[in-house]
Amino acid sequence: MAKGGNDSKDPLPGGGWQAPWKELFEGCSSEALNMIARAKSDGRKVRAGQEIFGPGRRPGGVCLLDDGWVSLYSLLPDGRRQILHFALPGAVLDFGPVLRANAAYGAQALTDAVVSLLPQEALDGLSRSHPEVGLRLAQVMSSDRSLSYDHLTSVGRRSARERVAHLLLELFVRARAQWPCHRVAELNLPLTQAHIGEATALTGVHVNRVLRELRNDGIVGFHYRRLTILDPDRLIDVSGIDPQLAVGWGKPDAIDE
Amino acid sequence: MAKGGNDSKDPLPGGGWQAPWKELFEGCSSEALNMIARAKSDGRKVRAGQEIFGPGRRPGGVCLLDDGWVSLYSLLPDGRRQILHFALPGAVLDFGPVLRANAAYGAQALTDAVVSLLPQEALDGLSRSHPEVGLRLAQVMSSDRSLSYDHLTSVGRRSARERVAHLLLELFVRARAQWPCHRVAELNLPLTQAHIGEATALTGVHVNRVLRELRNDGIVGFHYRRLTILDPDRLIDVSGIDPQLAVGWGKPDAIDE
DNA sequence: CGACCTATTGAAGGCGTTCAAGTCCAGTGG
DNA sequence: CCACTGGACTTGAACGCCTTCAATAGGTCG
Repeated sequence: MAKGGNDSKDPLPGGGWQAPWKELFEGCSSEALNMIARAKSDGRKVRAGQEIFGPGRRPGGVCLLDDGWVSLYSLLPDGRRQILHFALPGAVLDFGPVLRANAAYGAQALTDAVVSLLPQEALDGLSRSHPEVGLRLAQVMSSDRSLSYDHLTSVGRRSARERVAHLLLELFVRARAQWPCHRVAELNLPLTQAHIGEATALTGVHVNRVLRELRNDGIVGFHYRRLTILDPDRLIDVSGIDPQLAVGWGKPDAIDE
Repeated sequence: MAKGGNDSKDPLPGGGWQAPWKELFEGCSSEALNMIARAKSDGRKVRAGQEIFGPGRRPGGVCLLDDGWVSLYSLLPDGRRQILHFALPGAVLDFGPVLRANAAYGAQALTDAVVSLLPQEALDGLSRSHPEVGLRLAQVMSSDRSLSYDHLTSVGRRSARERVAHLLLELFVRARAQWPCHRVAELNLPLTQAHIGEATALTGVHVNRVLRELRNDGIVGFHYRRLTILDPDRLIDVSGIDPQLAVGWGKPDAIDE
């Protein structure tokens, strides 16, 4: 298993590792899960930094992230780069059959990662015999859409300080939901400040300045890939999240217990 | 039928009007379409400017846009507003069952509009008897995700000039795909410059300046809700779209024939 | 004709960028 | 153990795109 967001990679003491794609298809019948297990390709191992698929090149089928961190990004002709999403295990990196192939994005591994492919035909057959699979995928895609809307709001309307705070909080909450064993307010993120800049549409230089401020203010620290939540309440405040909504977000009110 | 993006609202001379949600479920069996027609609520009429659902308030089920233009937007606690998407007839405004309710967005009618609701239970049953429906919805949600990624790239990395050009081109292409009867390089958009600003994360004032530039340069004009493509090739160029990708986008190379 | 929204244009200011030095840290090989 | 090396981080100063504030013109509908 690749180096994930936390230190002990094995939540289940018995060594049993819950395959992330089973969480993805949570709620589907065990028979369906078996069919998926048979239909999906064996995990392709990718080294940290490697490209999984390039902008424009679509793998044929549903591309699943089995392990590791991956960034989805888009590239403008002149080289400008925008990180669209930090994908965690269980994410759908690409959903093959696109209607009008408008946006073309690529996927790059941030850590050593494992990806697998569920071919188009397999998905069609699977969906016929187990209809809940298709609906579940629609839910997941809808959830991704919402998260993307959230990023768009951040990049469009929030200040640099708010953007960085918001991203760190989001990553913290998502990573903790993925690996719930750790309760401490610390986390290893496989990111550089430049990555944060590419995701928030800021320069690495400015991200650095903002991080210094946030650390000096005792809100959140990020030093050499280690994230530390110093003051959860003020972090939520700075992030510009409606406190009411923070609950649905998985408000980290118990992170330092 | 509400005032749409073009002047003659009735593409089919016989008066037959293809219900947009049938395009949404394109590829599904006619039996499935009949079931959908029965299950979905009668279209609720909404006046221009009215709110369809507010940020946070989710309608229970799949919310479909039957007619008119609608903007999806998010609202920050202090009132800052970001338009996330301009929805056209056939769009899924909201896909009820969300996993982790992260982003909360609202929907507001730009023109008089008609929306209907496909209740959760109906969707579950429908998906069981007609599995292609779930998969189709997953495709549509995935396509929405891609489009949102495209907007994120625009707001994050493109200059004001590029952003405005890109948005106008996108709206032109999407509207023309929706109402293919018109071949002229003109289109009525039910938008103000302030709307364009809220979508591109610019002030209305600056949008105005950019529009003047683009008009003076003979690239694209937008005056009192009427969009005119003056130079398609240079518009594509300014938009910062990879020309190769513009093809998949539905390159408007025949707009002035 | 008057009220109101939308569009237009100018001037000043700010947030983040760009450019350019540095410093810190981990890994490598002597 | 220590010098060497390269990537990531840090900090300062000047610049620029876009914002903000403010005032005017234009178009539409009662």
